[in-house]
Amino acid sequence: MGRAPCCSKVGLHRGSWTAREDTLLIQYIQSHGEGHWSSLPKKAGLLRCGKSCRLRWMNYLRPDIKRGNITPEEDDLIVRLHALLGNRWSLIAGRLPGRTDNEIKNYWNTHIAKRLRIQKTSTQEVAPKPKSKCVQAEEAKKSDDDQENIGAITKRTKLHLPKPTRVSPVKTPVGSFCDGEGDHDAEVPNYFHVSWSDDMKKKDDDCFGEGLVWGENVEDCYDFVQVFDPARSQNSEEAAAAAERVAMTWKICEEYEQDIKADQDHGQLESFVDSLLI
DNA sequence: AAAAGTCCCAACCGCACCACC
DNA sequence: CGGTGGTGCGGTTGGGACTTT
Repeated sequence: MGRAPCCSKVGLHRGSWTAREDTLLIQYIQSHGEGHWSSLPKKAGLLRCGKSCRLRWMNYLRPDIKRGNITPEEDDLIVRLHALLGNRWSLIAGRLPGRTDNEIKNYWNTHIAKRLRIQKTSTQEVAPKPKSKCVQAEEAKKSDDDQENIGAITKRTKLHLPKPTRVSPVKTPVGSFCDGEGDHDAEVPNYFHVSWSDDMKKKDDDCFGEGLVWGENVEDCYDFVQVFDPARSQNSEEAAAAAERVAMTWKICEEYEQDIKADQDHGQLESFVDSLLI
């Protein structure tokens, strides 16, 4: 079924990218922008398929990618968002500025999944580390979900949720979420053709200011609109559950934001103290 | 020092969805 | 309305790096 894999074309390079290939790709995208991946390799002088070029750019070469170790705060956020969203790595990545879905997926599979397996097999006698308010509330009513997620690690199930129609091909660059900056207007296209509920609209306005949307990815926004919009829900229970999940995700993101701010404040305090000591 | 085992992650693959004709 | 090409996503894998024996 389906067409042959694009990378099977004779003469195309596969495997690791060379520095020269990286340079060619970067130079081309810098001067022509992203998109049109299928024709990009030829125009850029690369013997790669478009898919490979896109992947290399998205996961490795983009200037806004944050490389390096996942911080404990990010780790915590990944775990909590995964409990809500499942293996929807692109959505989770959308909440972690500068991280790619591939990186988070790898991190989950190599670190967190292993850790959860160990936790699952070990006794629960070990005193748990202090948990945030949000986690406590979440765990109180989501123990069943946790079991499902642990199960999903060993039994890889493919999750295909229906996706709403895209209205804009433009995607915003990955940036900090909920940072209160007012200049997002210029970057954020008009994503929505559906209406927000009053609560969500208020939340949106509280966070970004009037007229700004929540989320850096089109799909991100759509997914949350979709699960929240009662008109799209099959029944009242589903709608209530969806609304509850959205609310929980908001709490998680807010806590994460507060953690970051606290760290920044702490850093500023430390630097201030250091300056006094010099 | 070297062979064997394990870990990690960049890259590939297959599939689904959308836009366009 | 169906076919086709483009794009994006999640699952999987190959091989280099690292650790253990």
